[in-house]
Amino acid sequence: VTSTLGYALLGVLSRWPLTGYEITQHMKAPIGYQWTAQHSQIYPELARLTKAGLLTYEKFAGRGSPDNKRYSLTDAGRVALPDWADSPLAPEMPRSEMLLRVRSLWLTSPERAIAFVEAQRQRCLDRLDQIVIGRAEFAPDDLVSWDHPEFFAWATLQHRFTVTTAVLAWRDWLLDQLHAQQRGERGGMLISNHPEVHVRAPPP
Amino acid sequence: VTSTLGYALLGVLSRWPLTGYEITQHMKAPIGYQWTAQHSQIYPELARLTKAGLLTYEKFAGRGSPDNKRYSLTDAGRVALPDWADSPLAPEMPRSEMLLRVRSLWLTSPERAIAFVEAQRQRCLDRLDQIVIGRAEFAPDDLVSWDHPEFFAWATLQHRFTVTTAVLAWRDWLLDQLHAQQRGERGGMLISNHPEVHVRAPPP
DNA sequence: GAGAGCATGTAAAGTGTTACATGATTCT
DNA sequence: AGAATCATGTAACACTTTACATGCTCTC
Repeated sequence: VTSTLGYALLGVLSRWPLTGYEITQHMKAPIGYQWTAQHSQIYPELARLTKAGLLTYEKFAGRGSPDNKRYSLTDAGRVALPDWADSPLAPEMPRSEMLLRVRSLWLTSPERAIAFVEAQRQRCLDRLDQIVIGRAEFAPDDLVSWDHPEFFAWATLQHRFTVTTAVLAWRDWLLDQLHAQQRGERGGMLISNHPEVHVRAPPP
Repeated sequence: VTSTLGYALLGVLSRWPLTGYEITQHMKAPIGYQWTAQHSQIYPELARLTKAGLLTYEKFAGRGSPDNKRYSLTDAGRVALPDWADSPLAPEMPRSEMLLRVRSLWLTSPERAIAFVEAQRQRCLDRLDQIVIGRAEFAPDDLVSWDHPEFFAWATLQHRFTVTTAVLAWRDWLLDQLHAQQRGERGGMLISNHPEVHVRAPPP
């Protein structure tokens, strides 16, 4: 019925009613959340979903303006969401600019390659910190049982943790390889096609 | 200088000169490749890069038409590519429709949730098969040493393998949780907001 | 009263997908 | 002769980001 963004909005609103602004904030730092959008995309989509009968809103006078709208699912929306959730999903083919860049690192010098991967490694560590913080918000351990509505939200955080840990391990492996090479352990030679052509001398 | 797609094209062409058609085929089943694009995006971008002086082409009369163009990097392109490759990279925030759907699975019945995750699990296994096939193409083991230009291409395949394995493990964990619940081990109750409201009876 | 944050919208530009369109060669 | 594949392009549409635009409220 709608675009993926539409279902993403239904997804957040299925938990608590929110304003467009609150959704925007929520999607800015999506620790454990799986979609992003700017408010310029969110507001029109909320209007579309309302017109399609999947959402309603109640106006209220809060701070900001007297015309704040707090959206929540209609019955139709509460049917459409789970129907979409387990419908056949086309294989995803995520793009990764990071891996695209790694493929071209052989054209740089070993120093530059190592610096780049090191920076990415640090990013992994930062992300893991964020995930741990996010997990702490599911405070009462007994609520984090599978049959709680929030179980699946928690499960997506687990997913992030698992994947990020795996990526970190990969980056450590890659750095090991690069450092070993830099120490000349394989005696290889990396020719940079850069203006200052850099040819590594064989180890002494 | 260019969009990410532009650098992706420079990246493939930095290995061997190719025609637009060949790049299109290459990007269709990107096992170990990290970007996709349709030919309708590729042809204009190749023209743009050529006009920008990063690519050249030589015409040749092969099958298909007498005006086939085989593109390769210019010196400027061979400088621009590594400069982009290790330049600061904004944090990536990949979207995952699959995880978005998982977050809404609590609105379905346990049966539907399990079937969905099971299907995704199978997809993981298929992908792992593809990765193993892709890795086999790097046949001579001694070529797969870090200082070979193809080392980084191989490393990206390793990345896919690592991540896919981690995702598979997560899905197995999730299925365990769901099955345990279905057997009533936690005695929980999952209320579907679906037309046929499904309330699980507590275990006997 | 000035600035930060709350709150909502529209416009324009860029990126990506699907569909339209054409023509040659190779295989059956 | 017809279908599949090679090969190249354009057009229309959908999605996303960035920028423009406005106005209120709360805090310092």
